[in-house]
Amino acid sequence: MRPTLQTVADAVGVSRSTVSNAYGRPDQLSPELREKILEAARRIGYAGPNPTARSLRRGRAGAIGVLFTPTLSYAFTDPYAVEFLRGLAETAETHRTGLLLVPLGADDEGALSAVREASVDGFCVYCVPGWYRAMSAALARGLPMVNSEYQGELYVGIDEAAATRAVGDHLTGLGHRRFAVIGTYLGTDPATGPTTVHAPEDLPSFVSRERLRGYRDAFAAAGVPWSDVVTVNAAANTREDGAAAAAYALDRDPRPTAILAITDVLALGALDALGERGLRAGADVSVTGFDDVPAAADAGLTTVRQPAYERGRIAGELLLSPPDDPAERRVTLDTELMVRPSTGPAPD
Amino acid sequence: MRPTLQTVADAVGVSRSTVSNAYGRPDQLSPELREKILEAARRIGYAGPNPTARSLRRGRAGAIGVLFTPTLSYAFTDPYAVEFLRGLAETAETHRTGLLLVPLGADDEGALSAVREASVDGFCVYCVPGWYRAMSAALARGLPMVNSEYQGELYVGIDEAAATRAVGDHLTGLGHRRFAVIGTYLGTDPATGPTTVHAPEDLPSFVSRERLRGYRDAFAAAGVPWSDVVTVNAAANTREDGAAAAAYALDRDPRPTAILAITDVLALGALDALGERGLRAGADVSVTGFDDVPAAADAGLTTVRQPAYERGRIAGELLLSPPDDPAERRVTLDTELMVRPSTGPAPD
DNA sequence: CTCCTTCTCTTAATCGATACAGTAGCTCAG
DNA sequence: CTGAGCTACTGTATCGATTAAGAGAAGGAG
Repeated sequence: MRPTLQTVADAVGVSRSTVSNAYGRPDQLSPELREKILEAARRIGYAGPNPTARSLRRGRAGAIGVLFTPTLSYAFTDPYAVEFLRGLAETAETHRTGLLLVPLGADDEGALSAVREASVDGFCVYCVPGWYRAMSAALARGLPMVNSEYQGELYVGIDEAAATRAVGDHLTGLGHRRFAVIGTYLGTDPATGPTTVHAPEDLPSFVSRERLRGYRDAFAAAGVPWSDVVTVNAAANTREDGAAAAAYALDRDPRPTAILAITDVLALGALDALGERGLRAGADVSVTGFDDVPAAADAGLTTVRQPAYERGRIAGELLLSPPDDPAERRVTLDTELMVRPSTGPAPD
Repeated sequence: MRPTLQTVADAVGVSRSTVSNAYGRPDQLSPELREKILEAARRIGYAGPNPTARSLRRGRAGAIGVLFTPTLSYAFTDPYAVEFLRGLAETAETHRTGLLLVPLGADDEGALSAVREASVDGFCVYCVPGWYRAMSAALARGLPMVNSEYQGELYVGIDEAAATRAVGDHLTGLGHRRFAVIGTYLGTDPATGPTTVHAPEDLPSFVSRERLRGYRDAFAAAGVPWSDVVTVNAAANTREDGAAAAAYALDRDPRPTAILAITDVLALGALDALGERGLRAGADVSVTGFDDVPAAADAGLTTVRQPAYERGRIAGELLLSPPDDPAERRVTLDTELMVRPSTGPAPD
């Protein structure tokens, strides 16, 4: 039987409230009595007010829930995700707020209950597709929520389509006309392989939709119809799946002269696939990514830098101290095209 | 005013308990009534039982607290820490348990209250020095706790001293006799610079103490007294501080022929310092690290591989489904010396 | 000497749910 | 016709705290 406020109160011979005050409002009782109470608590082994009970009474949990990619453990393999989380943690820490990583897990039902059982004051969502039932459950909680993929009351993100438009323009400017796009959530079948995306607008995933829109517009401006573009789905955002997806594109005839991956991780996989075939990135085939993770610079990958840390930091800020002005509650951050050796003039 | 069980109960005309059962124990009421209740809840905008109240009543929080390095946001810059967290997240997810990252923050008082306010069923501690007041506070909570740096009831770790002993033996075997050791928490002054460690045993930090013990024993076996060894403290476990600490060692006369860093991050910094001076790692000066982060392999750094992911995974397992046999509650994992080009025969 | 403060502590209501004992109504064996 | 057994709920205590309001004693002003 764990000691409670009452246990301590009985031991000292005071009321429960006085003990409560000894912890939370030292000015409400004499210093001597307070010391006596704390001393008794120490002796009994009472570690202070039960946080759950306190949360219930106070009406705040002191934590924000993080919905972090479909599988929590995956998130930690993604350097971009980790940077985002670092920014979020930074803000949380200065606001003395915890971060509850919600175990969405593999199955739908589990994710639903995990979201409903989370004792939090708000949610920060990162890379969870909007059609997940867990997302509706989170929304239903009626708590403040920042989702960089959904334009809610609070929002921090980038202009995805404009960023990929710049990538596309860069490549068409180099003379490229045969393109392959690789990404996740591009098809109904969640396996790695060629798929047909009739129109980017129809894609259910916000990020995939917007990024492909940008590519499409750039291609169109150079006279390349979307139907000429090869699209390959990657089962997951991993280097291996990126390599496998790129392989499908590279083994086509005629071979695309440029591979546009919607993330750096996939693009790094594409570079692996080039290497296996003895192709030179930037000469035989150009490759682009998105995110600008640290490894991208080392690999000489042309990509879009988006401020991951900043995005996480601002997400936290929006949740923990939302600006009064509604306009400031929707933040769009700048991106930058980083041109590196993985892109070059189209061959021939 | 948020709706509660009572609100829904009143709307349907049943008792509060029945509504509670509709959510938590569907077998306790007729399917028709249940549907009616859930429908009413939807209409009213009731998102399900309040998680905090449920936690209080049930006596479990459904989350474990993670005390993660003195500053939370720092943890995410350390690849080893992230791997550890990934393992922990993996276990947590399969057990349908959340992970509460506790905001220790910068100041002592804040860390204390953060630990006391965490609604959790246990703690997992990673790289928080044992003398922090927050650590005693966590211990005082009387919850299950895994700390890889403190030999408690539950423990998962490695034989730190044996691992560094192997590093030392490797270097003495290569003929090295003039050593510099760089690490954190080596001195009373938390600044980067030379410090004197009379005996490793006296160091307050568990990890620093054990690792230096291993080095010391290896040196002793080769006839090098500890007092001949240069020790340099690094203010923090960063590449920059590693470079700065290594600089102190390299600029001494006579120059040490080997620099032993107690983490890879510091060792990578040491390599930077070598480069700045035009010295060749493995030829002019040998450098060793500890952890085997991914960048270590790329840099050709000789180091000790310790299973970060596995360590996190087992920590979670110990907390969430502790073995019945007390002996199995203390796990020691194997380490492996990874010899790479950063170490070579002593010059002359 | 009375009234008003001030200080210190207590009383009681409340946060939102869960769990267990209890009860009404019904079926059915003996 | 009685009572055991079941279904489908209800009533109430409880989880462990916080907080506003109140109460008693001490001290100071008039």
